[in-house]
Amino acid sequence: MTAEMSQVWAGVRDRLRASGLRWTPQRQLILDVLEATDGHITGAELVERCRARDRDTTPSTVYRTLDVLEGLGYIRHSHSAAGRAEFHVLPEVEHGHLECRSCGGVWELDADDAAKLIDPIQATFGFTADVGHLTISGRCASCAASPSGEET
Amino acid sequence: MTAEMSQVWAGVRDRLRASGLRWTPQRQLILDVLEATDGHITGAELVERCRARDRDTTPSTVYRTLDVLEGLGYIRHSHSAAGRAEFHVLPEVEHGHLECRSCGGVWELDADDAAKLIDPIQATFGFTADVGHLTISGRCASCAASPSGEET
DNA sequence: CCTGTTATCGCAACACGTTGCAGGAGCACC
DNA sequence: GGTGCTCCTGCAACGTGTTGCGATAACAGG
Repeated sequence: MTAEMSQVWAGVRDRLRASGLRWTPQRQLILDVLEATDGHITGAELVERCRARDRDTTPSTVYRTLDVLEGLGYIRHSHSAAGRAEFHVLPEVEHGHLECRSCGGVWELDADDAAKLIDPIQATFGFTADVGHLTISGRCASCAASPSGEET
Repeated sequence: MTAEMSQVWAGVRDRLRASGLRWTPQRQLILDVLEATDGHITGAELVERCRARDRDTTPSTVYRTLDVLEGLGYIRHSHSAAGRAEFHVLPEVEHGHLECRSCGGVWELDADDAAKLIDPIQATFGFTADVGHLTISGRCASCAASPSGEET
């Protein structure tokens, strides 16, 4: 649709071919759907939206394409508090996620905030945390303030 | 078997009954198996070990019992880097986990280390992280030092 | 020990991914 | 526009959990 957004993905086809990989209608569809997201989507949602446009979409093709795109750096995935795969489109900066177990809200941790997290781990354990794959579960300020756990 | 360890679980039966819940052979078996672990076990492993002792064990019973035990505070669960459920038995202190994506090793983050992580988040976002549910993926010191990613 | 209540069990079906395989399609080269 | 290599697709089966439902069994009370 919007020419600007499409250009973001314009390089994908050539990058695939340059790697000896192929540009297929299925991959085009998946990219179209990813392009139309707000930057976050679960695997199941993505499959569902592709099927809405093409009934013949199969999950294995979608998930395998996601693997390829992640290998090229176009997307990243992490796991929600419930353990489900969540894909992050075009992560301009590596960022982690905070997920509230009461209201289900999600906040992004930018690079600066993330550094505050991973630096102590690096210093203590020599362990380099993979921020892009990180989802921290807990309770947000609003939910913590309300006694029952109901919020939003 | 060992009397000391069994005593750790001795209260479970009474706690269940006090809550209007029931003590069944299936739950006893699951507790026996949990007791024999080193404190960490995945859902699939637990089902498998129960089936090794009783072929009639069904997954739904195991997972539902795990929910009950978690509600009583006897176990906690988090998700591995691959998104699989991992159960932590009798967490005397809340602790998080570091998981190396190269060698698969897991390290525990004790309460002090965890505090270094969650305090900045609390201060910045008012978000109370759930340390017991946290697994951070990344690369350990040994694997980071080896160029290829092979280690251990 | 009997009885009634109801938590729990086992089954079957579903949800979310992953993997092996054989045939079809993309692409580079001529 | 052919040709051939091989990546990719779609299918089917599997792995890991989760959920609805009818039947069973635990347990409190008489």
